[in-house]
Amino acid sequence: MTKSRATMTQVARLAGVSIKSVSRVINREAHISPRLRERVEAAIAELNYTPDTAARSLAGARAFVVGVLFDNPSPNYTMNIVGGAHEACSAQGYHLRIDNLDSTEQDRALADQLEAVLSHGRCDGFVLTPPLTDIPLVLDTLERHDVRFVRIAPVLAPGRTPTVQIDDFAAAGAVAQCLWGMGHRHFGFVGGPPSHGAAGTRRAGFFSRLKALGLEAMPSEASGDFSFDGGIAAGFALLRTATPPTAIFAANDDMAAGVMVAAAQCGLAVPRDLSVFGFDDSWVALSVWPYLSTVHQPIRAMASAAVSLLLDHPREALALEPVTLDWTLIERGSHGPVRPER
Amino acid sequence: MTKSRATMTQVARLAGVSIKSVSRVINREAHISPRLRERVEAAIAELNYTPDTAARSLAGARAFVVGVLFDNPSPNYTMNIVGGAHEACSAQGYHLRIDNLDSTEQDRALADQLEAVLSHGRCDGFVLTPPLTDIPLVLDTLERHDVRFVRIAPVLAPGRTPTVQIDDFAAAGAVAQCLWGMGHRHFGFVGGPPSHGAAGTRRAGFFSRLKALGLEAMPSEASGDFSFDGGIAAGFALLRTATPPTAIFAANDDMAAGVMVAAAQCGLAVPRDLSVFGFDDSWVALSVWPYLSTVHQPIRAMASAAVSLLLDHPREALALEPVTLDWTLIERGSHGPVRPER
DNA sequence: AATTCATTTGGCAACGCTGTCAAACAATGC
DNA sequence: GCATTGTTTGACAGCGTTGCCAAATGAATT
Repeated sequence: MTKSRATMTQVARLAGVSIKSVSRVINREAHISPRLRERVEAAIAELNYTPDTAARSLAGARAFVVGVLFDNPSPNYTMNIVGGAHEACSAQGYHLRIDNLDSTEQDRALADQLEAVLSHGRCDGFVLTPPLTDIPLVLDTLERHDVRFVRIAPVLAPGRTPTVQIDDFAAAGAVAQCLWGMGHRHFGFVGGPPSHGAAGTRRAGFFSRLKALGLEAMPSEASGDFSFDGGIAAGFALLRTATPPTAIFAANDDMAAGVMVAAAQCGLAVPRDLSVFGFDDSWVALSVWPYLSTVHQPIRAMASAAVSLLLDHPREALALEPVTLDWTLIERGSHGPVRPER
Repeated sequence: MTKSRATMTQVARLAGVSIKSVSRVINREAHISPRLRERVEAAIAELNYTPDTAARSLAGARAFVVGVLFDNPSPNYTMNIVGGAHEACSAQGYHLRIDNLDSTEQDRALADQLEAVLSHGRCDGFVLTPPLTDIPLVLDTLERHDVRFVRIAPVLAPGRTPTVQIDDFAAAGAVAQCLWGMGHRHFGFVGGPPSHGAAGTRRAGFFSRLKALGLEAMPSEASGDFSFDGGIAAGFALLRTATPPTAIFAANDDMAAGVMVAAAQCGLAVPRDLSVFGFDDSWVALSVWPYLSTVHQPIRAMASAAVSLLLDHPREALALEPVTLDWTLIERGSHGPVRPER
């Protein structure tokens, strides 16, 4: 980028105003006459001027950097978060920083990792993704350093910090409803690791709705650790019983894909012999056959909203009321009506 | 990050030297006495000083930003690229910029997208990923703007720019060798879109080795567009013939996963009735059952190397000799010895 | 008409660092 | 011993922007 870029001084000269006024227009400050604004905007357009981030950051209080902190093994999830956050950032001329923490570390080590992140460079705020959102040590450390942050889909201490989420409880309820409506009465549930709180919420929503619908024998359960492998194992555990379920709901798509493998191994055809539902609508949902029925979580939009929350509000005015985005039930090929009892 | 960070002036005062000397130590400039360096480094450590990127960028020629340009539908691939590039960047205190182009656009529109990217902010260089690496317009535009860039796995005009790659030809040959050694004599190949040049190289390497091994009837072929869907369709095309192949090599993992679906639909068990090989060792390779045999491409390392190439060499000294990283044949469960002819 | 107050604009000193140039110092050759 | 060269250090002026304060302008009140 050798090509010399226009500077504020040049814009000011062309518009016949002071550079301070140009600055005001750019920052949308109050008390600018329409006439001045027009002149400046014309000059900006003519010179194709873009403010220099480095200079803005040096002179002002903002760093023009927001960070995403994650510790999520799924590249699909992470990529969507990064993509969404990046979109929101670059729309406002901010840089995105990515930091991978290892939450399985000891407390002490985790704290050190965080300190390292914080001392690495200035940052206007962070976006936290699960399971980091629910680790008290992380929240405490961030708050102690007086750092702004938004949590995505936290379970712990809702209302403690600004939050972006979906209604996992209701979404899981919708899955139960859908399956129930197709005649299923024998259910299985594959849960996630305890560290991932949302898995618990999804379980609660699923069970609660089934109960409300009048189900007596609660679903059999197996834990799958949110992984494909875990899903296979959980699938076997659920399927190799005297009265196997006719429908299995897994708390994420990877495990649901694993359940489908287990079903195939057991000689069960999906969806004829077994209905499978996932959660997330991640990449893997379209990499299995039949395509996985699942709950679409607008992950990109959530990350984007989290960044906007950080950027659009003055330092103190971060709303604590959670921003709740919509989920969608995606009915693809992995579920269907229950077969008549043989 | 309200906590006030140490500045160069403070370090200089503590070490009893001028700020310029501190600057010299930080930038590893020549002509610094060991004594001075030690004193400064001690002071830096004591104050936990980190140079301010914004100030460095404003004062100096570097922007401390490198960009990744991509247009790749696979989040796995992209995430690895971004991860690797980010790693290399943050190790040197650089920011990473991500820009998604749409290479299916008209030339004019593509050029506009590029111009927008270039005028968006200063940048010390770009990393290009396929298929952008092989679009002459992109290369021309970047060169015309006098922008440094490194291409990852290009096919077009090797040697024109700095490049990081693997030896696709040899890797595909190794797949052929492996399959041949297990007794296979009837092969199928699933190719990628013409825009993705590496698919062609993989095909050439596969065919060439088979020929060298003495195969007479060249493999049947089908095109799969690098997608799961395309792989399913190609799998059917290959399998539903009078003399179906006993081994299929797909130019990427997504298509290979699709081939496995087609095989299952045709009542063929993998690897008993059909051996399947993929390429990339992406996330999907471990999301199918049996796990996919494939060629591991060190994508993170490649991106990381690309950034290092950009950062470690002075403006003019980018080596044009391609950096070639190692691939690995990953033999998992989707291939095996051919069944005796029935 | 004079006074007060709010609105709109400008001047200028930072912000933390690097580039340029020059000064101080040490080593070498005659 | 003095000029010459090379090495090591420091002084200082920006880089492009924002924050603070003051000045100019206009409107409203007495």
